[in-house]
Amino acid sequence: MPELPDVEGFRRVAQAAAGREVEDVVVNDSQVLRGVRPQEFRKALRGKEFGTPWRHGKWLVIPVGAEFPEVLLHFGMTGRMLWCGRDDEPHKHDRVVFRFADGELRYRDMRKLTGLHLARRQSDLDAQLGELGPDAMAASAADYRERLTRTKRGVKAALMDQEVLAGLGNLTVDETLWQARIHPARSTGDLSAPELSKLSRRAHPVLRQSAKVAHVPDRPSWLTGHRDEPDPHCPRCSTALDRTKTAGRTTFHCPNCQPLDNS
DNA sequence: GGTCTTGTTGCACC
DNA sequence: AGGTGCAACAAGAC
Repeated sequence: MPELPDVEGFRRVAQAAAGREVEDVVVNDSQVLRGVRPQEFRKALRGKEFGTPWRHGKWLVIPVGAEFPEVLLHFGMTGRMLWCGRDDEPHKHDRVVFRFADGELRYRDMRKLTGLHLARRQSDLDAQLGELGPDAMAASAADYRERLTRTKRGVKAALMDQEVLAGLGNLTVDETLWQARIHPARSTGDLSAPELSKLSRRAHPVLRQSAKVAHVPDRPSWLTGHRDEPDPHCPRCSTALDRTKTAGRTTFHCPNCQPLDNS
């Protein structure tokens, strides 16, 4: 589930805890804590005030106390963030719960593919986020052009690479490429200047409109609105969509609107 | 049993 | 060197 738009939603959820003091941290499953033991994690946070959360790509960062530590959260494929009442029914996949006087912030994740880090200092933050490219929603057209053309490979693989641009995922990439009418396997080295500028011009509204509703919407006029249908067709030209594997992920594209040859 | 999954990493292999 | 594809991680749904 979580790509940039989803994590943007989680940021807004975490905002509910900003300015509040953590009464306790309950670690129900220590597997999601990466590089820190439960008691250390708890001790570092208990009694401290949560700050204003911010997001870079698919990472959510919650500053705690004056400066550090910070809690770094990644949501893998199935993670979520919820603000709940203190008496709300616990869920079996609530792996970590931050308790406050008037509610609690829950990290809920079924698959535990990624998890939470504790950054005690700047170098810890850099170790997790330092290699990432600029945030895909904030990045300029020049950022897109320069970073995508740094290597020659399939454009979908490049867009999915978090070191190129941070935040794009399987759905937002498929949607962006379809809107830009570019085949996912086209080489970044062969893209024309107009095509490169079209990528950022299409990615931005896809991300912005998805972030508004905290997920990639099931919109009939979008490609992604049809990917779960039994016999999906292009909402632009009605051609049957191709379902392939690109960069290891299930990829949908329109063979008519997104030709592989010429450009 | 099998296959599939909106993410990331490490590794074998061009 | 710099690509690609795949398995692994884990816990489901179908």
